[in-house]
Amino acid sequence: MLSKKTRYAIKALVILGKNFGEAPMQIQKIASEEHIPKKFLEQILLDLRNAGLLYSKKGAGGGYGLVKDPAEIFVVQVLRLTGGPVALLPCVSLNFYQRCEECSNEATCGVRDVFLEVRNATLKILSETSIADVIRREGHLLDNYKV
Amino acid sequence: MLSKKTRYAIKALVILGKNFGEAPMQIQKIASEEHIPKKFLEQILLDLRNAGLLYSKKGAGGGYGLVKDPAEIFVVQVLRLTGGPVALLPCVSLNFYQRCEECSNEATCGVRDVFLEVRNATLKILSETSIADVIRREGHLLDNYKV
DNA sequence: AATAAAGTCTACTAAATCTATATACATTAT
DNA sequence: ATAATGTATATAGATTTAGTAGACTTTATT
Repeated sequence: MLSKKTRYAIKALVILGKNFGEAPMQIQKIASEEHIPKKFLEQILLDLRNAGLLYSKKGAGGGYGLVKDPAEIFVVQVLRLTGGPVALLPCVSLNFYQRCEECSNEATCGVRDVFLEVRNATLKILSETSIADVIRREGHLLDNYKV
Repeated sequence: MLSKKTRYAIKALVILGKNFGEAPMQIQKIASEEHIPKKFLEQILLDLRNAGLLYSKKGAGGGYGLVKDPAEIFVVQVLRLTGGPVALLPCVSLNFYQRCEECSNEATCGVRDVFLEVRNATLKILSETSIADVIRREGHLLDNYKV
């Protein structure tokens, strides 16, 4: 399961993606629109900013905005920045690799092999899906929902 | 990430799968071969037994064995029995569904839509892969490893 | 210059969950 | 009778997660 931190981060990027090109948006506004605790969101946005995904502006009229086009930010990046491993086993994680202590030979572990396949499938989707795609999907769902 | 409980459960089933058709195998043996803490493994095997996957035999010469052929036990079942959700978001989980409190409309949530796709991909693999397949994969890996 | 509106940074805490251990008990083979 | 095994429940320690608090910095506006 993704942590709430990761979930909130994705949702914040989506709302900032919709706002791309316009004036920066305040934490408070994002928090209330997406029902995210404000102080928690502050930390998350700070992380995303320090990672270079967001710019910020202090003082009155300040806020946050995307540095890049939402089409160039991929969901997998957000997972990784917020500490959410893509893999279901530490031994198949590219960015959070850890040996399974109980495993005697990783190279011949059948369990690992299965979860390597799972990771690849997941990774393919998440590394091909951008924030812009998420917004687009929302649009499609909304269309169908109305009908 | 899968919990250790889930990992240990899969590994135990794999070793019991290799032993299928023979005399029951002792907890102690499984624990030491797979480097799993014995008391922890006891609880896990008990769960798997109560779920109907294993039979047990008490007393001297007792132990655990698979009730069904390893080809009929699928990895996804083990995840579910040991509380490891397949989905990365509670709102796309089939067996551990929970609404995302922060979400105003699940039906039109783009984030959910992406992780629904991820879940389907994961589910496909895990529900098509049996314990027997895991054992088979191990064989293939071992062959390649030797070469 | 003063004030208010924003973001920044660090520390802390409460709750939940995970991992493991302990202990007493029940059953069965020899 | 005894030893070898599984059964069951409780508990403890460690870790992680989610959220809160508070003091600080920067900037726009008046």
